[in-house]
Amino acid sequence: MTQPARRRDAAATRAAILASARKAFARAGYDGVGVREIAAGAGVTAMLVNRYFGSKEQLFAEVAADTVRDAVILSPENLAAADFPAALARSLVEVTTPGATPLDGFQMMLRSSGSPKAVELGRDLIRQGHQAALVGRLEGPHAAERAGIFLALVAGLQAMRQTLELPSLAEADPDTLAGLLEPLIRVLIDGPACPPSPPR
Amino acid sequence: MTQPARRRDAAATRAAILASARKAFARAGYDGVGVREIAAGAGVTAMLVNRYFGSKEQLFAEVAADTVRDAVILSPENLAAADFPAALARSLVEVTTPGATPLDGFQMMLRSSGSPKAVELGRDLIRQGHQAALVGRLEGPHAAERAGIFLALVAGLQAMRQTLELPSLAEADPDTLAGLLEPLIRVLIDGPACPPSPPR
DNA sequence: GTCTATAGAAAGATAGAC
DNA sequence: GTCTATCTTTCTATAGAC
Repeated sequence: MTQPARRRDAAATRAAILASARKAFARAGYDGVGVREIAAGAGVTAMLVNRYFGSKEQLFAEVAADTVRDAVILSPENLAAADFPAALARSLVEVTTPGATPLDGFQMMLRSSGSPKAVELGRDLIRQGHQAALVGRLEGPHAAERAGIFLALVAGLQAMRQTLELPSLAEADPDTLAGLLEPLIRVLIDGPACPPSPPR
Repeated sequence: MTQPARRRDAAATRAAILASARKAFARAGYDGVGVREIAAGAGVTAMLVNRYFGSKEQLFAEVAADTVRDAVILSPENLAAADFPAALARSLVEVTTPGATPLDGFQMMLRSSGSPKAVELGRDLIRQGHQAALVGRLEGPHAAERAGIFLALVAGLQAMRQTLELPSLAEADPDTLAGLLEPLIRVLIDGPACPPSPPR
């Protein structure tokens, strides 16, 4: 008779470690959290983390890859929206709300930007993930640069609203922010021409 | 007869430590660099760092305050420029060039964003320094929010061009980037109205 | 004013029992 | 499959000599 497979479930343990690591890395960055702490958050010991993932670095890589897989701003819904810039502005404000967690991938990378290993990993993931998705949706010249600027805007808002919690942005009215961001994003997506929609 | 005051110059040693720390923190963030390394960069031992600054944390605070004092984007010249948005766009591209160091204050804060102490310090410095300077130059409603969004754009471009070195932005043509950023910044500074310059 | 030497804590990773 | 216990390294900070 083997174990009841409740306290000894490899898949569940692995998932618990991943979830705990994602939360911890997003909160404190790669250097700011120890393997012991991640393990405690998953209800296991530090040794199991290394047993399942080999090292802290490999664990970080696996978590980072997971976060890129589920995009929240450049989601399929938003990419197919009729008014693309408006959808982006709305999502951007929503997911960078202080205390919100859907954009924990960016949060994790920002807070880990002091670690060369984390940076190198993040560069490849963002380029092949988010940037490629956005470039495919853009028309006109300099698509790669414009996509990069949009990603910079996402990272910057994340940094100022959630990481640094600059009061003017962190405590701002969401509708006001979206209203200010929408024309910016529209220029970036559709080009700097005069808005073609209003009758005049 | 006292010492020739060459190998034993308190002010020079202090300045050397500050310079070394600024360089090191900007490169690797608060957690990514040790006191030993900073000391070695200044040609002294780790002990002197703590003797002069009390702790690594206080040293970081002093360096951070220094970086805010010399603003490079929101400089007096740019704040007085005839075409303010264009001046901002040009400066923004220039100081976020990969390898450039003038914006090392932002770089330092970004790379240290995993450390709660560094974040708290940076929030106050940026609000009382950069944001206050920009708000004083803005007209119209929501000045604080618009200033915050501009700072987010600065932080995001810094993050993507210098910290993460995303190829589409890091290797982009400076004039192209400035040309893409200028209309964005113009909307942010002057409002979303139709550009008044073209004859029709 | 600056050094060598070290204390004391915490990190990542591993050995071996059950 | 999971644990306790430990190895090794690295860190900040301090004590005391010169």
